[in-house]
Amino acid sequence: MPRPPTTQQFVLDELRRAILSRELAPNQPIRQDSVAHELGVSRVPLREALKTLEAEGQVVYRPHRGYTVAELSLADLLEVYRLRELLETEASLVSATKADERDSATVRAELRAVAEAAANGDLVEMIAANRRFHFAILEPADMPWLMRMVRTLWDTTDAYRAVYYNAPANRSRVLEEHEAIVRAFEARDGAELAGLLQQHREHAVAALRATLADTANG
Amino acid sequence: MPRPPTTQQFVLDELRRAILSRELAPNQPIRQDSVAHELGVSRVPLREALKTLEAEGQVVYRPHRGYTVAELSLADLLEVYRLRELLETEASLVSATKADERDSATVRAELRAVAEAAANGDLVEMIAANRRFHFAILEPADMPWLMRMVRTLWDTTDAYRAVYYNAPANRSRVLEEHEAIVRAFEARDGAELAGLLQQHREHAVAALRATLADTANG
DNA sequence: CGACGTAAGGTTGGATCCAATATACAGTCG
DNA sequence: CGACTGTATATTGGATCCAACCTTACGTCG
Repeated sequence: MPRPPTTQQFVLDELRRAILSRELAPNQPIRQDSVAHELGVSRVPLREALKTLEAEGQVVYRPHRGYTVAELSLADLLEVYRLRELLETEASLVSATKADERDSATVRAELRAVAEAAANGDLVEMIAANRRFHFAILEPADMPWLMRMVRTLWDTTDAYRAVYYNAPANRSRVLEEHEAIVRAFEARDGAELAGLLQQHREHAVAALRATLADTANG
Repeated sequence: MPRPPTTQQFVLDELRRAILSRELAPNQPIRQDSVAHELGVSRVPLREALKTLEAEGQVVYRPHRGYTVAELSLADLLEVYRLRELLETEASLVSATKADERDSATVRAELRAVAEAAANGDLVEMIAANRRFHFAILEPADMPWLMRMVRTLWDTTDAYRAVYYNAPANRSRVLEEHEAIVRAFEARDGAELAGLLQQHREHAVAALRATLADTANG
């Protein structure tokens, strides 16, 4: 596996992974010295990577007090999904009017990638492919500012997505829903597409609500 | 004027100001050494500030090639306003259902601040007060993720706002529209509020379109 | 005369070192 | 006994220095 071109990009990837896997727990202060040593790099690229994560809302920064991993409350989670609803609905409507055959082929390829990863039981790859699948649907809208925001919103909830995909029932429902979504996309039916994506998200939210309630009790 | 607590915050403010005033022109490479010397600081806090601006889309970064000021095309401008429409409409609707008397007082105070700055011919203060006015309207919605995104969208178009406010006719229309907006806010009429804000934005877009067309020709 | 390779200079990327601030603990005073 | 203050330590913030990469100009070859 080739290391990214710059160290700070490598550090950024590692930090995202660590936050996702709870290796760095929410509210935990990030000791720059220890993390830098752990990754075998200096503090400078680490600090630049943390600045990026701060702008994305993944960590919070207090001057002279350092960075801590952001805690995502239930309210935050609901807000993030509401914002995804607003932005992705817009993007899918526009995308349906602009997409061509090449876009359909890309989406269909990603659909297969998700299904394949699911069949192989490769959760990490399934999450990555799922992301590519959804972004491939929105990409034809050609709205770079929107895409940037949607990407940030996805990043913040990556940790929860891992939990969601852990349950086999959730995984199979995801695959079924993806099939319907692709059909709407290929039919260029924006309203249908937006509606299906909305249901897709609502199912995830419902499941996550239940999980969070469980965690809070247990 | 007290300097901010950290140097990087100071640098961030200075960079925003420089980009806004076209002191740093779009597509112009940002030579870290010269800018750092100009501000009397080292390159480290400058680089951290640039990372923040990169995440906001104000500058673009190419590894080993450095940062350049982002160019905002007409398509970008229209997209940014479309996204503001989506997000601010949502926020204003929620805000109308949650706001209390204290919020009304805050909004009204900012309304006066804008009018006062306009009367004094203080454009910089007018822009700042206008921003506070609009955010005070959205704040009661209590949606921090949305506010963060809206803030970013405002930041990217600050340069254009300065142009817009330069025309006296635009300024007086802004003040009139603000009056109506406050009335809807105090009446807790979400639909009316959202509609008025939308018109408010559309007027700005129309004026900016005309300005950009002029600039392109001249 | 044009195109490619190469070398030199300049700019960014990263590491180390020093200064400034916050935190924690101990000692003292009310 | 509790609260405050002063000090020591750990951690972050910033400056300087070195390495890696990109760019550009020059020379050479086709």
